[in-house]
Amino acid sequence: MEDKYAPLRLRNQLCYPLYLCSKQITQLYKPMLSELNLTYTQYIVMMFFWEVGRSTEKELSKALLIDPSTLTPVIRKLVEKGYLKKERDESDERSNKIELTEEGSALKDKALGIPKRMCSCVGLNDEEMLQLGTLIDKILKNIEER
Amino acid sequence: MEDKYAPLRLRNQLCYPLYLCSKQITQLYKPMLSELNLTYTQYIVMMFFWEVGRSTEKELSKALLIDPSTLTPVIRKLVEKGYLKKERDESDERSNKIELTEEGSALKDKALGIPKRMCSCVGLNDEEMLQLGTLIDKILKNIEER
DNA sequence: TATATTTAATTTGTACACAAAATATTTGTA
DNA sequence: TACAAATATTTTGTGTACAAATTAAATATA
Repeated sequence: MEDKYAPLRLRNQLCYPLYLCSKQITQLYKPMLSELNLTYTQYIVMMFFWEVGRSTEKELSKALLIDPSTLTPVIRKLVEKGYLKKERDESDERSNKIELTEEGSALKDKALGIPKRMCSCVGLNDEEMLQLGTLIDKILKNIEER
Repeated sequence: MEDKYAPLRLRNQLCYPLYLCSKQITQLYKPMLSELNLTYTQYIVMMFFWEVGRSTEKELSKALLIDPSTLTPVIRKLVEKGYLKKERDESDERSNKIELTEEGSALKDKALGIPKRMCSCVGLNDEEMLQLGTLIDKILKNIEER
């Protein structure tokens, strides 16, 4: 006797575990990031600036796939914390130039240990990490191409 | 020449793709779920009730790992929409009995096509889905055991 | 060159998401 | 049986997250 509702069961779907996993990982970061006075989203934004140095909100939004209207208050917080500075672009007064402050730049060294600590919490070996990365990238690519 | 900052690069980490993937999938659900007048979180809650019929907020919170203070307004919305009903438990006046309404129950059939449509958007084959499920479960288990 | 269109950022509104505090009820204990 | 501790839920506060509307500036076009 088939159960036509089987596909609707939570344990038969991937979306929920995936969503849960992302939430739980964010929770794991909390104590580590509070040492740096950052939230998870703020940490993501800081990692972007540690890589590229300076940017506009538009570029940032495009790179991270975070909505501009989400970024505005995140950037404001990071400016208030003294990690970023923001000024009008003189050549195009619509956009802002955002860049690291001295303090924001220095934070990079304090963050250095976090990725490894996170990996050990997640508890996958190198091969599994690679496998997961491949699958996630595949999904992201498929979604992007729609 | 080694770059000691390499682990901090966004593309060298899994947490961000995972977070992105979860967000993008939620976005994919939006048009499908708006046909049912549900948000993603509301859909998760409805799936729980389609499986178990009735529950308390505490049980729901424990099963879905969503904070009770998040659930309170979600439940309220679903009651307002006429999909759930909520009443005091007479044997323990602290807790509520929450259950499907006729309408909420009927919604299950309308939702029946969603999992398959989602799978096709995500675009993984059966083996890849299985692999991903295994990896996610492993992470969730590792995090839980900490 | 005046005006329409586009663009970058912000604001407003709705909906999670969780921590911490508050409320109301029940259970454990002196 | 009073009173402390525990429990279920709700409220408050902060921080995402995105859609839609708004603002201000730049660009395109008649």
